Amino acid sequence: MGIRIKDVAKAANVSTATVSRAISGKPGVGVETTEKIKKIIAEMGYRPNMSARGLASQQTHNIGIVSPREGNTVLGNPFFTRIFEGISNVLDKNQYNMISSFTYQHQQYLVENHVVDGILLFAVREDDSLLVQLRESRIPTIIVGSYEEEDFPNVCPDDSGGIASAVQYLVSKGHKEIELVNGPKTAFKSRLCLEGYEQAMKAHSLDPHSIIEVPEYDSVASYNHFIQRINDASNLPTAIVCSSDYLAFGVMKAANEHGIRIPEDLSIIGFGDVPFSSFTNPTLTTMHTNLLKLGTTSAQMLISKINGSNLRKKKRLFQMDLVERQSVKELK
Amino acid sequence: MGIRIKDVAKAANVSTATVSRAISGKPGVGVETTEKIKKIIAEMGYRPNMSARGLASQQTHNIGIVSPREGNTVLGNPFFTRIFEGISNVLDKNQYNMISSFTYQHQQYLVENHVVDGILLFAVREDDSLLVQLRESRIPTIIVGSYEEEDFPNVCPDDSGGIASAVQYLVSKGHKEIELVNGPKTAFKSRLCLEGYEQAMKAHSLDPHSIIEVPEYDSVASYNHFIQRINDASNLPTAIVCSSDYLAFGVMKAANEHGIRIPEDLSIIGFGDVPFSSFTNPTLTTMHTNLLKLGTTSAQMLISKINGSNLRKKKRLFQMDLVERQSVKELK
DNA sequence: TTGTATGCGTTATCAT
DNA sequence: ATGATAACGCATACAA
Repeated sequence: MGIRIKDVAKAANVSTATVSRAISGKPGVGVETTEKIKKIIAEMGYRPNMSARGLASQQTHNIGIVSPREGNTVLGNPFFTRIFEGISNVLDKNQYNMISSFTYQHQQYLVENHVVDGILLFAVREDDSLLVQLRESRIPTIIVGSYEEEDFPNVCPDDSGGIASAVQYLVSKGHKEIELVNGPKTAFKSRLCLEGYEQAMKAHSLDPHSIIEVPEYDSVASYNHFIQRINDASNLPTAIVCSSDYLAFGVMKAANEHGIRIPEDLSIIGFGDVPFSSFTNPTLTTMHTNLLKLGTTSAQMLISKINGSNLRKKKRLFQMDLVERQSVKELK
Repeated sequence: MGIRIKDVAKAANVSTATVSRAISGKPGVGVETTEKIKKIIAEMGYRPNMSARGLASQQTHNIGIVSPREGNTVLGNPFFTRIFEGISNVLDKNQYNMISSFTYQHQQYLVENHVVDGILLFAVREDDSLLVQLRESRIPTIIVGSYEEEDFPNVCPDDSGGIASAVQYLVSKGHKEIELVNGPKTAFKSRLCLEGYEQAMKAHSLDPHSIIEVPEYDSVASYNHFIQRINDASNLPTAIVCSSDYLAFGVMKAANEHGIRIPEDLSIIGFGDVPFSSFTNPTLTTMHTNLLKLGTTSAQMLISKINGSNLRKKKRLFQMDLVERQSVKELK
């Protein structure tokens, strides 16, 4: 095929060992020699074969970015893609490739073959079979996003605290009837959000309102469920907390179509601060966290783990902060 | 380290060659033997080493998904991520990994090493240095998304035709003053959209209005530019065509803040049919194309090219269709 | 249908 | 500082 390290060595009148050392920057090779070799590499257009390198060094230099959820649930969601950005940055610095895996089929392939050095697992739910396979395997894994167990290191937003802050804010604006629009209970995130909601309500001596459980973190589903909510009962609350901006978008659309004005008739607060939140009408008040940092942190943790570190902190929680916009009205 | 093909062979009382054949499903292995081997593999938890396999077979089984744009420009954009879904599906079926590359640094690494068998190049612009590197390299490459040159196979939406259809639709609704909000001219897409706009206007004997060139395909930039447009001159057109839904979102927000009602005072039509288009207020009329199919097509083309096929069709154009929603009003 | 032996391109060990 | 050479784990051409 192409041109090998052997060819470079021959052209430079040195051994393959020297070339290898020069490339990897390992000590034990003269400055002059190094320069000569680099020059020849450029001239000949030599491109190291990563398979061979991987075989010899017993590393793949690949990190798996995997989510058992449907591709679009993750890929189409700025919440995750923003995290990916952070990950991408530290992976690059450490010479790792990012292998995306969003289908069941590929994930099986990943678990059944030596193709990655470690895995960053996203949007996992407790009934995901991949979770048990990963536990059995010896593949270093970090779970990114809401998680409750202690078996894997985990970095995630403080869902519970975030929702509590949202409720707290609503209360400070005079609201007492506060309802939660949540995702499916199978998601760790939903359970944590529910927890935060209930605790916060209790802390303010308020009765938890009915909770709407949308089967997916999706605007369309949320829209449908909220329309049903409007039709089923007329006693709407004065405010709604959503465990995701996407859920909020659906609620806003449903409300709008039924002549329910936001925030005049109904206050609403989102969760996640997706870019689009500033482009709804009215703009959406929501909870924000540093996703980029969350991404870099998780990647760094994984790399540490791959390198044998024992990760003193198994869990990293990212605080959520309020972003005040137009969707919440002060109750007189 | 782990357990190798040799160990499996020993346990099964066969040769490594037989095990190898059994795994890859190559002909020449008895049914019984195959079953025995598969069982032992499962029992022992043997995981083939992909580096070794790649080295021996001279393939990496990796496909690079690369874009010279900032990570979020691509990742945060449903337009691209929807395409990724399609790609992901056919890559899986063909046992390929998807390596994402959204930073300059990693792309250099990709070009300077044998790490992928082929590349799917996104959102490229003519001044991207990667383009010339790729031309010099022998890496099979397909360009996905708007492109004008003939040097690489290319699959993309029919930007020019799409914009023309949008203008045509506006005209059919009685509009004569139609303005284009476009992306930066450095993007192939913008140039094609401009082309479609000018042709369509001419075809209807209409004067091309002033064109707003937003320096990035971004809602915030679009918002800022349209506010300036409103302040600079008072003669707003009756309708606006945007070359991206995101651009449209910015325009809608700016209009809304200035008391310009959509569609009563100003009709607007987007481009791309991003999921969020159905959640704006009013919902956005826009141009749609089958992104999933676009993705599968490009992946299939790349695989064909990798396998030595000579791709009879160098260019694949995807038709764009109108999705009628609420942002365009009929002029009496 | 199955086994033997060699090569894939690098890294790493041990010399020098 | 540099060289010779043995792994690394698998696929495959050739034999049997």
